[in-house]
Amino acid sequence: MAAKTKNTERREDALSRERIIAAAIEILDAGGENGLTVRALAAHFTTGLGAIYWHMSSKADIIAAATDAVLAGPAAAAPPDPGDAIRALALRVFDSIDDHPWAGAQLSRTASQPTTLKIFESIGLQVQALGVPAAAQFNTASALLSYILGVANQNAALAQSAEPGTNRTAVLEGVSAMWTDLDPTHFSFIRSIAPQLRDHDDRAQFLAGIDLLLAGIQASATS
Amino acid sequence: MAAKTKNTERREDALSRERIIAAAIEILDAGGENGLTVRALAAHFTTGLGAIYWHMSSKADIIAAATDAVLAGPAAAAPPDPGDAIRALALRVFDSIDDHPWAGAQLSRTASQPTTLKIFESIGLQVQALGVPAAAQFNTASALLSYILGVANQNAALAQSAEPGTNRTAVLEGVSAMWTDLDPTHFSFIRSIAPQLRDHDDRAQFLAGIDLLLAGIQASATS
DNA sequence: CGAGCTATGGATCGTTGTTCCATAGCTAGC
DNA sequence: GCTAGCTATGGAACAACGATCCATAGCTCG
Repeated sequence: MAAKTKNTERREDALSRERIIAAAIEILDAGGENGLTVRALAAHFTTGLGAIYWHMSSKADIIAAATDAVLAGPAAAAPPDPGDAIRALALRVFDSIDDHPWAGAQLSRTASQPTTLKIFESIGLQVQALGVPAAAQFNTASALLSYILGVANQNAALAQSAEPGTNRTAVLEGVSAMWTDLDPTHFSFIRSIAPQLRDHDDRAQFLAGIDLLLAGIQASATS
Repeated sequence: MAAKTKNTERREDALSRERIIAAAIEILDAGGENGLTVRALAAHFTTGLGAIYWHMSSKADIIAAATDAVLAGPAAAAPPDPGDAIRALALRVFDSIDDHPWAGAQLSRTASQPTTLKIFESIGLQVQALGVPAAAQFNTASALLSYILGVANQNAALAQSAEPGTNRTAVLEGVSAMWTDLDPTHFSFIRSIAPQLRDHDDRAQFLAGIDLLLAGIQASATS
C-alpha cells in the first residue's frame, strides 16, 4: 500500500507530541513543576493553547509523558549478580531524578505510570534471581520500590523548596545550621548528625539504603 | 449612601487557627487535597476569605498545619526493644496516613516540616539504641525514613487516583486485572504477583519492608 | 473544485490563591 | 464617657491557571 505521506506541515517547525514533550522537559528543568504551564508551552512554540491541546490531552498527560521520556534509559545490560543488578537499576533511577527532580514527584503520583511498572518489573525479576521465595517476592520487591520512590520524592521536594539557581551546597549549609539550632533536649540525634549533612553524598547515602535492604533480603533468606 | 451595613460582627463561634485546621482536616478527609480550597474553608464558617487569611498565611500553611495535627499522636511509650520501637513508630505513621492519605503527600514535601523532623529524630534515637556505629547512623536512619515516606506517598497517590467513595477492594481488583492483562514477555514478574495484589494487606506489607531493613541493619552490625 | 479531515491561534469560561480595603467590635488611655 | 488604635471580619478585585470552544487555514481525496 502506498505510504501515507503525512507531511501536512502548516508550520516550518511542525508541532508534534514528541516536540512538545521535549519542550516540556526543558521548561521543567529550568523552572520546576510550577514553571510548566500550558501557556508557557504555547509561548515556546509561538502558538496558541489549542495547538497544544490538540496533541496533548491534559497537563497531567504532559508531565506523565515527560517523566516517562526522562526515565526511559537505554536499559544497560544487567550485571550477572542480582544484587549488583538491583544496585545498577536503582542508581539509574536515582541519577535520572537527580537530573530532573520534578520527575521524582511524578513517579509515585500514579501507580499505573508505565515507567514505574517497568521499574517494578525489573526489580521483581532480580528479586526472583536472588532466590527469594515466591511468597515473599511481592513484599520484597515492593519494599525496594517504595524505598527508591521515597528517595526520589525527597530529592524532588528538596529541589523544589529552593527553586531558582540556588546552590545545593548553600541549601545544605542552611539546613545543617537549622538542625544545629534545634532544641538539644528534643533533637539530640538530629543535632549530632547535622555536621554530616553539610557534605554528605546523596548518591552514596541512597546506595547505603539499597545495601541495607539487600543485606536484609540475604539475612532473611538464610535464616 | 449608608444603605448596606456590612455584617462584620464578632462571631459566637470565634474563628481561630485551631478551628480552621480542624475544618481543613474535615474537608481534606472528605474530598482529598483538591477538595480543599480557601473558599471551601470560608464557606464552612460562613465567612469571607479575609477571615481565613487573617489566621493562616497561605494554603500551604494550612495543609502543613493540618498534616502536623494529624500526625501529632500521643507518642505512646516506646517498647524496650529498639527494633520493636521502630516498628511501632513506623506503624503509627502508617496508620495516620491510612486515615488521612492527603497527609502522606505532604510529609515529604518540605523537609523542614516539624513532624518529619520529629519522626526522623525518633528513628535516629532507636538506631543509636540498636548499636549502629556513629558513622552509619545517618545513613541508616535516612534509609528508614525514606522507606516510610515512600510508602506514605504511594498510599497518598493511590487514594487520590480514585477520589470519590470508591471501594478499596474494587480499586485493587481493577489494578490486579490490569496487571494480569500486561504483555507476558515484558511483565512476567508483575503478572505473577497480580493475584496476590487483590487481597494483600498494605499494613503487613509495609511492616515486611521495615523488617527487611531491620534485618539488614542487624546483618551489617554483626559482619 | 468542493467535502472533509488535520492542525492552528486565540477568545473565553470557571476556578483558584492571594491581596486589598472598608468596616465593625473591642480595649487602653485620658 | 469618649476616642484612638488594634483585632477581626466579609467580600470585592486581581492575576494566573487549566480547559473548552470556535473560526479558520492548509491539505488530501473523490
